[in-house]
Amino acid sequence: MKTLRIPEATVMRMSVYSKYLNKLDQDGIITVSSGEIADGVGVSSAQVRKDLAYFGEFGTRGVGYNVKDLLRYTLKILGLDREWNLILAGADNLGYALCTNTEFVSRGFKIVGVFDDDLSRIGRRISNMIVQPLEEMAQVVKEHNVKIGILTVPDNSSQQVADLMINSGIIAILNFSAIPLNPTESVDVRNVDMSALLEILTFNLGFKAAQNL
Amino acid sequence: MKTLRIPEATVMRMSVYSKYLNKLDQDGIITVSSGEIADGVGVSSAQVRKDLAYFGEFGTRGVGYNVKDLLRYTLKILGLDREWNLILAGADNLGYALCTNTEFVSRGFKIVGVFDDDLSRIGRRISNMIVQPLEEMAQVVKEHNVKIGILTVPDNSSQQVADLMINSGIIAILNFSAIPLNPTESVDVRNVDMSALLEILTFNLGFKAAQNL
DNA sequence: GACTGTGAAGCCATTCACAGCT
DNA sequence: AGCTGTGAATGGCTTCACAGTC
Repeated sequence: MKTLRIPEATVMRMSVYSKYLNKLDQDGIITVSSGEIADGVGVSSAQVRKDLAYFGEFGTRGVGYNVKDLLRYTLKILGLDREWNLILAGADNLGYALCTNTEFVSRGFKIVGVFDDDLSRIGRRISNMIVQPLEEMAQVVKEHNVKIGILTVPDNSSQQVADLMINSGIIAILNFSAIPLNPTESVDVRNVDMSALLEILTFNLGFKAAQNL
Repeated sequence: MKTLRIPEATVMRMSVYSKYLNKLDQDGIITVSSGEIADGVGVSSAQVRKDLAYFGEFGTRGVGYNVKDLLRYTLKILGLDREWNLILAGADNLGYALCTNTEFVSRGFKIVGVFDDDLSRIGRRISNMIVQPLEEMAQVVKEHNVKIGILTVPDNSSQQVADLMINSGIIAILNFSAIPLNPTESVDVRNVDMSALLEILTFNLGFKAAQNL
């Protein structure tokens, strides 16, 4: 099997291509070129072809790519040719927002359990779920064969709840707390640091201002 | 002025270092080494030193860095030695969560206006603000000298509302919609694609599974 | 002895440019 | 003629390793 190491940036772009292809397909477009995809998502056409080339040959020279076929391939590659059950810990406003996020649903993600340790939140309804105490997590993970957890608890308890997830059987975590988790060999963690993203903007604004002197 | 091009990854890590230094400072730690910072945030010590070296010499050989001083420098570099006014468009659940995000406040970000075009949301209260119609945006931007906008509107109107922001005077946008915005020369856009992050996890899970065959 | 700051080396990702196919 | 697939070239980020300083 041709298993090179795939850049993470490539995987991220595959997700973007996939959504763009979905839009093209809904618009009834049959064929698309790497240049059109590139324009649609804001990268170079060489980048699109190189990214796709990691996974195989999907196009026809002189013609381009069949939208439906390439969409199917991208979904398959990303592991989205199935449904994924998720759990979420931290039923605050952000947790609530993620639970009601319709894009997750359209990509095949299904949140099957929401957990919190705050008594005022436990029992509250979020869409079609009831917030449960953390103690119930292990059982839900087992019952629904959950592999992925979303962590939106406050910074000071994030490591502790992450450990609980891992002990419950979770092997991939999307972490929204500002504290990077201690990495574990067998668990895949992605941090989403929203203030860091804002701070890239303020850094650039500061730089721009300095250069205008 | 020694203005090399600074890698975006470096700026992002500066934000992470900054928050870690803040924690150390609150814990009363006076001095810290690059190795300790590295362990604290999950990078290599050489990376920490290299990142800091883009901006100057802040440490003492044989000793390390003074926590308070380095914290102050990192904040200054990131442009956080002042308050930044923000506006947010899209008062749905995610918008609500971002408006009530306490970390933004602690980093000096202040949301001074929330906008939506949905009549059922206009007039609603979010923390100490009232959701306003999009038409009011330009005036609020001018009045509070806002440079940064957060975009949490549905995908199909994101470009349109982004254009409104830009016409109102916004020059940096944090975009949470799944559609990448058409890039404009003079506007700095960062996309936060949350499903793409989940899809990196499912991709890796798929790969792991394939390798266990 | 401990730790920073930094040139050099190594590695990874993107862009270029063109052969190959329709 | 148009577009893909890809080796080669380029560019950029990270790691190494050590001289310099306290």
